[in-house]
Amino acid sequence: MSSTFNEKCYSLIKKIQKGKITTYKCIAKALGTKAYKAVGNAMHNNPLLYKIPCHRVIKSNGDVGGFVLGKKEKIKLLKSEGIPIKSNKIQNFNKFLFKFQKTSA
DNA sequence: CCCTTGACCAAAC
DNA sequence: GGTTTGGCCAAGG
Repeated sequence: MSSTFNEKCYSLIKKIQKGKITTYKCIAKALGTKAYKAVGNAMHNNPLLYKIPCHRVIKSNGDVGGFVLGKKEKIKLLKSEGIPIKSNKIQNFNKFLFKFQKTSA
């Protein structure tokens, strides 16, 4: 069970479809909190880098954010999925934002 | 249990 | 439009 806040973040991120992205803020909001920074921390603690598409998580201002393997690698992955990026910034990222399913209306 | 850290955010300059 | 400041929350030492 989600013992820690991090587990919740991973569960949500794992639901992100290919070609879609989200922001740290969106995740925090989906969890009903404002721990944007805590979400980022969870990513850094991400024990399943190859199972959790954390590279699909970006900042709210459109910046690619950070990545354990480096921003370059993150950008490459996103571009590989069809996300247009320029100068480390997502182009029209708002258009690719993934909507999380709410357990209840 | 107190203090520091962090893949952040929004506003101010 | 890029840089700096303060604020927010959770996890780790």
